[in-house]
Amino acid sequence: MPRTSSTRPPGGAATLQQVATAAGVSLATASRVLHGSGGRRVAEELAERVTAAAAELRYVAHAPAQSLARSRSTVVGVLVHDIADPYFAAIAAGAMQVAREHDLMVLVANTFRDPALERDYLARLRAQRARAMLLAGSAFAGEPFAEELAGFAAAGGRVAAIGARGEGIDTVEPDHAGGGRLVAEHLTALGHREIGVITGPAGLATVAQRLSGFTEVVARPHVAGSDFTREGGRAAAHELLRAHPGLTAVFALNDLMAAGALAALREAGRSVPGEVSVVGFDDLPVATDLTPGLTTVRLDLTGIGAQAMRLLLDDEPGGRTRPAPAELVIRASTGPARP
Amino acid sequence: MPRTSSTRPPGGAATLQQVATAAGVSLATASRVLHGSGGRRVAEELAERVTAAAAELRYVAHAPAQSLARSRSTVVGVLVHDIADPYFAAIAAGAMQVAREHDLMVLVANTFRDPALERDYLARLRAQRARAMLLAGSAFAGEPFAEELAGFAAAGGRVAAIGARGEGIDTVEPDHAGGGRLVAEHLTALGHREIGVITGPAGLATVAQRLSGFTEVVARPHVAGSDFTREGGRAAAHELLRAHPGLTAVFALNDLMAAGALAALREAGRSVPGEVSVVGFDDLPVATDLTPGLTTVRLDLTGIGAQAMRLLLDDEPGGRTRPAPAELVIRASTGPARP
DNA sequence: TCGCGGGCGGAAAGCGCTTTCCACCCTCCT
DNA sequence: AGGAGGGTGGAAAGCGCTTTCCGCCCGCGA
Repeated sequence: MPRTSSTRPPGGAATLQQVATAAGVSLATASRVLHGSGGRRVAEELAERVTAAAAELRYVAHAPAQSLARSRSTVVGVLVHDIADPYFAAIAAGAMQVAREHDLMVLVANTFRDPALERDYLARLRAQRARAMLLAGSAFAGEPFAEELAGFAAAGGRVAAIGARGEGIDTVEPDHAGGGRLVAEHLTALGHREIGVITGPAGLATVAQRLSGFTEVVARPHVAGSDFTREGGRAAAHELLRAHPGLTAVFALNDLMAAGALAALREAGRSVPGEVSVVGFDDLPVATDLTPGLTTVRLDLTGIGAQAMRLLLDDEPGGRTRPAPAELVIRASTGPARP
Repeated sequence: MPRTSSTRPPGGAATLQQVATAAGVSLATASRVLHGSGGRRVAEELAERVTAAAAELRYVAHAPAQSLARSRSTVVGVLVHDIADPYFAAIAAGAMQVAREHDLMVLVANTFRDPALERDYLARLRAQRARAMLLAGSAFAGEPFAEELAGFAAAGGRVAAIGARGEGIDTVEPDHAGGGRLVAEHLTALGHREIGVITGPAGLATVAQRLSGFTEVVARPHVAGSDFTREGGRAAAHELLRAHPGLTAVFALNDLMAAGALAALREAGRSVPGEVSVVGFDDLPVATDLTPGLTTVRLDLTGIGAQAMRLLLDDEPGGRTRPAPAELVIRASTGPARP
């Protein structure tokens, strides 16, 4: 039976050895031609023979073997709470764009906001010897996480996070507090005094920061809510309306909840912004399509993801912080307070 | 200097050899204890010593080395057009859920609808020796793709796709045509005769199928559009309105474009559904929050992603097809045609 | 008491690649 | 013309793990 003469490698993929043999050169030479770091040159003719043989055999280097030999892999990890959430999807998209510019593949870990799962993924990413990992939706602190992260860093992995995570970790810090402040200033300028805030889960750092920025300006808002979803926003808005009928404005800590609030207001027969103004946060694409168009705070999520990945992949020492600005986008859902 | 006595492995991660030495057993025994496939048993006491040593050294197996030795990796690939698009994000989320049940990690390849990039990712996934790959947004056909895929399959990789892709490939087939038919039936039942359709990129199979299902019932709709985005929908709606002022209904081939159409109708001062009815496709979360609520076709995207991943990971022979039903969700954006 | 077989630990041979080191050959200089 | 030196190909030693195969030791039966 002929061996190296068939076009398709017999079973499984072709190995570098097969390519070398087919080209009549040594393994080392084939390696240098195909993956050589450029430091070493190979004669034109041999190089061509190798390239041809590789193409013929449809050779693709065995990435795990390469990782092992080089002791550096070509994957990076991205940890998100939920990839189906547009907030994280946008961050991931930005990160992936940059990763691909660096010829890296992205391993996405969907933690579903479960701390146990998150720990597990951290370990698996470490097991993969990922070049770096981006903590995009990772609000959990505590001993085991810090240890896992330290272990990862000790083994040469880089870590970056969206939102403060701890020292030594590169972070891109979206200006949640500043955004909250902008909203508060906007609403007070419009004459609103009775303002309700719809919050998300208490433990989430982003929530705390958005709220604290807001309360720097508006000392004692009425607060309700718990779940970071549309339904959570709807329920919280109803609750707020019941408890404080005099409310003239509602600030939902993200756009999803704002959409819910808008629905609740509609159900309650309150006009927006005639009777009640509504503000969201994130400026997801949906904000434009709500009725009325939602006034909200824009975060350049894709840019943030991209920047974090850039931090991860350059060779500077870690521990840097890059602020990401928040910007108020005024649409139709806010207006002057009724007298 | 003491060697194995420190808690944290000196530099880099601990190796199995270090664990074995610390436990006073051989490499083989340590491997059997920590990753043994169960076929072989190890005495209780030794096993405990190994486990303890591993914990102490925070040992995590080197995944690439394991892949190499076992010649089977623990990653699967998911190819999408754009992870920031909620359509693909939902599919990916479903796939990831199942992957994690199988203890697999997911490599996400974002092709940005670029054929060259897509080919490249196919090769890289092959290089990683991914256990399987899911083609979620991959509309490109042609020689090079088929070859790449064949190479992957020949090497033992499984391939599944959302939407027909070719023989031998497991596929989950969303009933795009059926959805289109449902829309057509709904609109004609409401008395609509002059109907405009807003399509996406011509090459996309999903677009073609949705449209063909529709035209089975409504022979000659007015067609416009090209881009699968909100803005594309908006522009196309304006165009349709200009060309066919008598239009009483618009069917946008996805919800994003429907949102744009709704905006265009608002701009043109046409009431929905009073003067013009609007229907979308996909039932993205945004559909509820549009005004009026969007009548659309629901596809269980998460379920589709999950099912595709399940197909990928069971051990049955490939080439199966699983239909995924489409369901009409009637909301406020459709009503009887004006007489 | 001796022999045999089963059970279990260890040595070692890879998995596919990178990279160091060596040897060779050719060219250039004196 | 002879020797030194640069450039280039090849042999081989790993990278960290799995898994086969070997051999030891123990318990049992005759």
